[in-house]
Amino acid sequence: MQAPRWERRKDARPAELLAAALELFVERGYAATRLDDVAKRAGVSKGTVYLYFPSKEELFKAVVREGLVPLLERGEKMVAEHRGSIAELIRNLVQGWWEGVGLTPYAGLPKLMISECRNFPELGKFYLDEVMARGHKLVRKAVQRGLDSGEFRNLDPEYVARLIFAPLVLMVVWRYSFDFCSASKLEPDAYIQQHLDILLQGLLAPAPGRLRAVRSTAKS
Amino acid sequence: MQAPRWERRKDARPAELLAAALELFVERGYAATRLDDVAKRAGVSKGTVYLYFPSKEELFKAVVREGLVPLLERGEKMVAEHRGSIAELIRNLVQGWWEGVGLTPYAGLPKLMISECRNFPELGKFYLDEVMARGHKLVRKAVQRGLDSGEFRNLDPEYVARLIFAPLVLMVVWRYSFDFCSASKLEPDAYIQQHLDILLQGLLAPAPGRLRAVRSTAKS
DNA sequence: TACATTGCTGACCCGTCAGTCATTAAGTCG
DNA sequence: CGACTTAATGACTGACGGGTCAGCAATGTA
Repeated sequence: MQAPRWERRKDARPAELLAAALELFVERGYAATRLDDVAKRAGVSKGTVYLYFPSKEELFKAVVREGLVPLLERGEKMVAEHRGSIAELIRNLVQGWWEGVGLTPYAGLPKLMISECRNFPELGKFYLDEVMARGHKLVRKAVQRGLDSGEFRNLDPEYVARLIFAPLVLMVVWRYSFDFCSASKLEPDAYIQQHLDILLQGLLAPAPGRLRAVRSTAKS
Repeated sequence: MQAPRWERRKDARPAELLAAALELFVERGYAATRLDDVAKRAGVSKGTVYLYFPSKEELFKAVVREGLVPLLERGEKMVAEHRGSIAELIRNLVQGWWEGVGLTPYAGLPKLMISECRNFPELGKFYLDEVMARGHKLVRKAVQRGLDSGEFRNLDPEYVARLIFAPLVLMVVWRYSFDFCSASKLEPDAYIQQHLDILLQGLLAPAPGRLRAVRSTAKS
C-alpha cells in the first residue's frame, strides 16, 4: 500500500543530477558543494551520483557542457544570417545573451568559472576553449562587419568585443555574489539599454563632414 | 655560533602575516588557503598565526581593510579637488585606480571577494559597505558634476558610474582567474584607452545644433 | 649564572567530505 | 510466486585542515 522507498529511474537520473548540481555549484561554488547535498536535492543518495558520474570533477564538466553549447550555436547562427545594420545585430546578440543566459540559472556559470578555474585549471581550460573563445569570436566577427562597412569608426575589434559584454558579464557575476549581501537597486533592462546607448554612440562613425576627436591626455 | 632556530619579532609579525595571507588568498581563494601555508610563507608556524589573529576569518578581514581604505581616500580627494573638464577627471580616476590597484597585488581582491562573499556573507557585507559603496559614490559624484555642467548628455549617473569601471574590474578579475589557464593577449593600457575613448564619446553631449539619436529597437 | 617572562613551536584533536562497497529492494520474466 | 538482475542505498574509510595547548627556547633581569 505505501509507496516504495525509491524507484528505478535510470533514464531520468542524469538530467536531474545535472540540474541539482548546477543549482548548488552556483549557490556555493565547486569546492564548497557537498555531493551529499547534490544527491539529496536530486532525490537520491550519494552513492547514486557515482553510478552516473565518475567523480565530482566530471559532474562539474558535464554541467558546463550541457548548459552553454546550444546557446553558442544560436549566437553563431544570428551573426551568419543577420542582414541590416550592425548596431542592430549587436543589440540582438546582447538581447539574446540576456534571455538565454542572463535570465536563466546558467547566469551563475561565469561567476562559478571565475571563482574555481584557478584551483581547477583543467576545467578552466575547457571553459576557456569551448565557451569563451567561441563566444568572443562570434562577437568579434560581428564587430568586424561593422568596421568593414564603415558603420563603426576605426577601432580594434578585439577590444570592442570585450567592451560590449564586460558590463553584462560583470552584472551577472555581481548578482551571484554581492546581491546576497545587499539587495541591488540595479534595473537590468535599463542598465543594458543605457550601456548599448552609450556604447553604440561611442562606436558609430561620425556623420560625414563633422569630426570630434576625443583623445587621451593621460601620460604614457 | 649557529643562528637561533627562530627570533622574537612581535612587531613585524602581523604585517608579514597579512602580506603572506593576501598572496595566498588571492592565489587560491579563501577556503582553499591553508593557514599552515600562510604561516610557512610568513616564516612562522601555524600556532603563531593564532597569536595575532583570532581566526581565519578575522585574518581575511584584516587583509581587506589594510589594502583598500587608503586608496579610497586618494580618490575622494581627487574628486573634491579637481578643476577642469569632467572627462579629464574620469580619465584621472581610472588611471589612479589602475596604478593603485590594477598594477598592485590588491588587484586580486575583486576576484577574491566575488568568489567568497556568498559563502562568507559577513565579509561580503563588510566589503560592500566599506569599499564598493564608497568607491561607487565617489565616481557617481564625478559623473553628476558632468551632468550638472552640461558636459555629458542626460544619463543616469548610477549606471554610468558602473559602466565606467565594469571593463576594468572585469579585466583584473580575468587576470586572476583565466589568465592562469591561457596567456591573455590583452594589452591593458591600450584596452583602457580604447574603453575611455568609446565611453567618453558616448557620454559627451552632442555639439550644439547637431543631434544624432541612437535608440533601442529591442522589445522591452 | 640563575631565574623569570613570553614569543613561538608542532603534535594533536576533531569535524568534514570525496569516494567505496557490501547490502537491500525494485522491477522483470517465466 | 520464486528466481534473477541491477538500480539504489548509506555506513564506512581515509585524507585533509581549522583550531588548541603543553612545552620549548629566545630574551630580559639581577
